Amino acid sequence: MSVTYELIHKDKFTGARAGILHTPHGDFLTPIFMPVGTQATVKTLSPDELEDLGAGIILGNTYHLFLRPTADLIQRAGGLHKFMHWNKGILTDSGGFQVFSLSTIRKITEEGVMFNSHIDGAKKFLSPEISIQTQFKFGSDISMAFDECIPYPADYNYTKNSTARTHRWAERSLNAAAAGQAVFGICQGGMYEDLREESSKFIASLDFAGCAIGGLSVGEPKEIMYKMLEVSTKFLPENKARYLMGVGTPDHLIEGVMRGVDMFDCVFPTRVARNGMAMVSPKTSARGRLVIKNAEFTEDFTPLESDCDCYACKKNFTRAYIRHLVRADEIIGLRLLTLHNLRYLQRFMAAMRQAILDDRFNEFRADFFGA
RNA sequence: GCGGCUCUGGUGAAGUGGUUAACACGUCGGAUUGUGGCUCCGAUAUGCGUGGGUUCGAUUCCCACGAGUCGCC
Repeated sequence: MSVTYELIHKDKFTGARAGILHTPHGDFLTPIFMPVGTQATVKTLSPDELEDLGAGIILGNTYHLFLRPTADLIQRAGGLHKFMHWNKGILTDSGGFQVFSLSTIRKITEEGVMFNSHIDGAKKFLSPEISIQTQFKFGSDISMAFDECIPYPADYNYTKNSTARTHRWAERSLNAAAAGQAVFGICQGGMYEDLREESSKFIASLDFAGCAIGGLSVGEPKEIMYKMLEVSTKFLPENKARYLMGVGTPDHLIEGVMRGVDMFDCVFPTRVARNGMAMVSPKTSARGRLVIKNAEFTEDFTPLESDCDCYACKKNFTRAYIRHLVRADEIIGLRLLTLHNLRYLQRFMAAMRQAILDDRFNEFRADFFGA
């Protein structure tokens, strides 16, 4: 198997795990946060900047790249790594999520999903086989199985049927994989404990390189999400990486890690950066965020965070300056916030890992939540 | 000097003799979780150039004054 997980240490008092993910493009310390680079770029940043801030694996998107510039073109370019000039890890989402979130018109059948491109409306088709083959053409280090991300709320029968189909698609995804292609399976089950358990057990039983937990953080109350997360991780194998898809915010990352999750991805840090928000520690701001456009920063000539080593803070770009840039719609403002937010999460993940190694994850968590 | 026209929030502007003066931008807040640099949601004129008058009631009608603008001498 080209991608493997090595468990280094498990926190003595929680389910938190510190490990190493081995991939064709390097070994990466877990728990890890993967910045999202949907269209073969983490918006606003160059690969060098990404590497400098400590990113190890980034997430690319089958749906978007499949439509434009197409998998064949990327293959002719020499693969996604070469095409976008990124030599570290790339995990690609299967496209299942976007078929449901971006396309207004689609039809699900046992075979796959017929949908209209959000770019030009053209009729397109994605199936487990097509998705896996597409990800192979990209040369992704980790390919994701094709699944349906069930919306919230969803009734029991719909959830049960959809999850069962996702399971059949999981087997087909695995069967479609080329030799050496690492594929992660995805658990679903909606917000029903029995279906979550069943899905988790099923995905765990297949020969995937890792297991993902999907369908969470889709609008449900956090108590429900944490409960589902617990049920899902409980039945996943210890010797494979667990990946919680689409999460998240610092509080969710902590809760995920505590329940034994190793990998995360989320648009949050990069998207909110482009909307003028800086993620900061609760010590810097009780809310854990600075809405940099707010008037309170008009004449604030301090950096976003005094103890941050990101490019923006290290060079002492001030809050007042970044506020001005964002208000004036200047690109560098988005870039500085993106650099900061991603660096913030890198340091955050590293701090969690150290806490696990020291068997003091509970203290880390309590400290974060201000207990 | 004479004549015409116009004066509504930070800005551009709708509008009506009768409860809360459209809308847009800006400003001030908020949202954002397997990415549309997209977007969405709140708040924001106790007052309609100033002073009188008519009227049960005037931002709306009338008069005077002021300011701006155009034209003529």
